[in-house]
Amino acid sequence: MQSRTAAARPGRPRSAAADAAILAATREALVELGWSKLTLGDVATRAGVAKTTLYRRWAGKHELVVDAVAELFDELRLPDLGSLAADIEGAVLQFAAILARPEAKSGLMAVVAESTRDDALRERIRTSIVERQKRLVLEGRARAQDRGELPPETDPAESARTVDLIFDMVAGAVVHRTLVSGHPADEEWVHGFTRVLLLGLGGAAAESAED
Amino acid sequence: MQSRTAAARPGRPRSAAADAAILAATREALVELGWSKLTLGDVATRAGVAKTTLYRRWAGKHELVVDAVAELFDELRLPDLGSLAADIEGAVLQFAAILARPEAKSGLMAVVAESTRDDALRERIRTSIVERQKRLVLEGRARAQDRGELPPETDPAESARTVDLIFDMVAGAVVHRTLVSGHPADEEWVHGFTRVLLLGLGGAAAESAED
Amino acid sequence: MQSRTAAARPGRPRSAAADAAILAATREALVELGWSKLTLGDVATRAGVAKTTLYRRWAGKHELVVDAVAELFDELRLPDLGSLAADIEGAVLQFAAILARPEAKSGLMAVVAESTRDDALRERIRTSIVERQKRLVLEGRARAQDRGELPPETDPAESARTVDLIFDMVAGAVVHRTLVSGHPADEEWVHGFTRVLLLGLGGAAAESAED
Amino acid sequence: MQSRTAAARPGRPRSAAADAAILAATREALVELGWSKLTLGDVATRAGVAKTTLYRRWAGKHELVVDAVAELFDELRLPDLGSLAADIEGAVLQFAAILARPEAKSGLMAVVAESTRDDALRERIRTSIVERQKRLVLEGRARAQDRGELPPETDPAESARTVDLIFDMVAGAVVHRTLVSGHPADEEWVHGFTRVLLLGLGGAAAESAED
DNA sequence: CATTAATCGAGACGGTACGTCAGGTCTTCCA
DNA sequence: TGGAAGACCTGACGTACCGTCTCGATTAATG
Repeated sequence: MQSRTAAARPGRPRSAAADAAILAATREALVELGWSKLTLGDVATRAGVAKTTLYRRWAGKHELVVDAVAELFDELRLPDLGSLAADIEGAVLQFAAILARPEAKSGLMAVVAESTRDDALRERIRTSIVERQKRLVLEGRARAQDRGELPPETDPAESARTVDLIFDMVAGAVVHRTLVSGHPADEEWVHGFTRVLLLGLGGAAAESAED
Repeated sequence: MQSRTAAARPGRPRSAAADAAILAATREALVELGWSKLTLGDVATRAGVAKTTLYRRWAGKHELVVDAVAELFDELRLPDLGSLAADIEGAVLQFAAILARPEAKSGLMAVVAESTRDDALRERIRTSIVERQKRLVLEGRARAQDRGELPPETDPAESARTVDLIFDMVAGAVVHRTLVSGHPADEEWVHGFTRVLLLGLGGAAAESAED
Repeated sequence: MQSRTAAARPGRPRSAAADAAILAATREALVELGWSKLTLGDVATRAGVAKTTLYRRWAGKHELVVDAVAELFDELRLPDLGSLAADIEGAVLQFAAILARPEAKSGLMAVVAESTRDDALRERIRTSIVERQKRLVLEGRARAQDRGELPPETDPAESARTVDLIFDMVAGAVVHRTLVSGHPADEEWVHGFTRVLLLGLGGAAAESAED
Repeated sequence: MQSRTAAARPGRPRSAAADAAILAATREALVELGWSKLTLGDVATRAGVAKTTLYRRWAGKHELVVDAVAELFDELRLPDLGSLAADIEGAVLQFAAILARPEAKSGLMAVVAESTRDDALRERIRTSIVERQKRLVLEGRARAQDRGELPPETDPAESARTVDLIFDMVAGAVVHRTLVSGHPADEEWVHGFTRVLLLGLGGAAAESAED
């Protein structure tokens, strides 16, 4: 996948290739420069594209970076390691690995920061990134139910709340560990974290069942 | 403990009032404009101070905002509500309330984003904000031990790891809930979250004790 | 003769109107503010142009003012008053009149001052202003020769030296009178000065001829 | 000649050494940096003096430089070379030599430029520099009259006008030659210039006498 | 000899302009 | 007709210097 593919064939419309080239260039620039020093002019140059073309497709820096970062998380896969705990650990480790990449953490946090004053942007982030990855939680739960590790759903509302909570806890803890505490979310930490999470969820489910 | 007291240095001393005015102006500007539209020139004007004064004391926008935001979290107090669970819920709610304020979330996330490429900045954030508030966790645990809710410490290293984990989970989850999921971290959510957290920690401690 | 014609270059061409507007604004600002209070930001505003446009075309305040002032001297015309002495008096009076204008004296002296440390600037001044007006001396001499007031040239090198000397004396004396002595270079003064100049040149020519 | 002597005023007297050090530092800075890059802070540092001290004695950059440059011209001496023409040539050469020094030309032209909008400054320049050196013209004329080269004065007003004209022509021509034309005012040029000047003045005097 | 009043150094301060840079828009020409 | 090239306006950047100010510390002449 080279950036020069389009250039090799002059005269052809490159509009399809441009999108991919721009997003790739954006990630490349994020790695090298970080969010704050990334400029759209530079991205355009890297992508071999005019600034005009870039503005024709994205409203601004934030939107562009959301799209560029969102693609990163699509490579997440729920591994099948035999048990719910192991599967979750594997997924969390993958998430941590992506978040350790400079283009992910720098870009993601910046758009989240901006989204605190821009509801449309926050919605875009939620849709393109967060909501999109909830598939992992659902998939994991279904598999655990198949295995008999978890009982089938009874209360759909309660279920949705739990999924949200899991997501907030997993994503939040890994982000905080990686970015703020400054320590890597390595196997040992993920193991400890997952144990607390599952024991907590299990205990809460048991208590609720007693009611 | 400074290397030289203010009186010992020649020349006109720095205005103490200016510092406070600048930090207050920074928070005010964060509320109104958010991080990305905040300009140091504007902050200087609001504080009734020259731009040069501002640059003489802070290296840039990021450092200034770290200090301005750090002060916000100093008002956190661990309430005494009779039980560990209640105390934690109270503290988490307070934390969520601060994080709901625009100057906190906009400023905090922006500096965290920038700190992904600036180790000195990340260290400053950790020291000024995170490390500084670990007092709450320590205070809460001590109180719970007094009440007999928790056993006394045995392994200091394990203890420190647990404090870090708690902090990553609490701060991370509240931040994610507030900023990314876009739902308020209200009493109901905090209650559910705290229950899972405590049950998880308790269970993990029990399992460890069995070893 | 440019390496590329304007039409051959890609991209939006530079606005021709902007150049004229900027130079006019520069002269206007020189009149109102003088050299030292003239700011490029203000010039840009007056010209209805962005500061960046100004910097794209001129390297700095000095270069801009050279160009703005140079245009002033293009309106000099050698009058035909019937005799060499009268023609010179007329031209010197015109020169004095231009130099009496605030934009001319303030700007010209400032760039001359700066040119003492900047050879490129001095060359620019010489080319754009001084050399350009030597046409007056040459034209005057030719006309006097036609009238029979002056003999035809014999030694080109000597001739060039004389032109330079005339220029140094005329320009120097008028500038000094106007700016340093603080008295106007009015008709009476110009008459006296021109008489001394012509008698001196005539005498020197006669002496040389005797050799 | 101050309104009060230093001894008469109570309190610590001003350091006499500071004045000299400041003026010397100013000339030094003019040589190295030129007018436009010269800063009062830098001058103060060079002189080993606080900025405050400098501002207590001079109103600003212009006044300071006028004084610093004025001292340079005090070293002019009218040589006694046996004839009026030779004496003048000698004096003009000395003047040209001083004006060739960077601190003289850079500083002098700058204050002249500024004086076009500041009458007080122009008066200060005239008094401190120009008027002060008219002694040379008067001295030279007196000596020539003693020698019998020139007749004694008859019309004082005409005499003063002639002195002014001489000054404008000499100073103006040397300045223009040195700074604008960019060629040195060397012996050959000075010889030619002086010849024209004296022949012109002599011829004009003869014509006037015929009236 | 203590007082007193102006000096001195140091350096923070409020301003103003600098020259640069990025964001986004526009105009032009070319394929 | 879309796209590259690049000029354009806007507005903030961080720096530099200006001239003023506030300090504590000197430094004579005066009382």
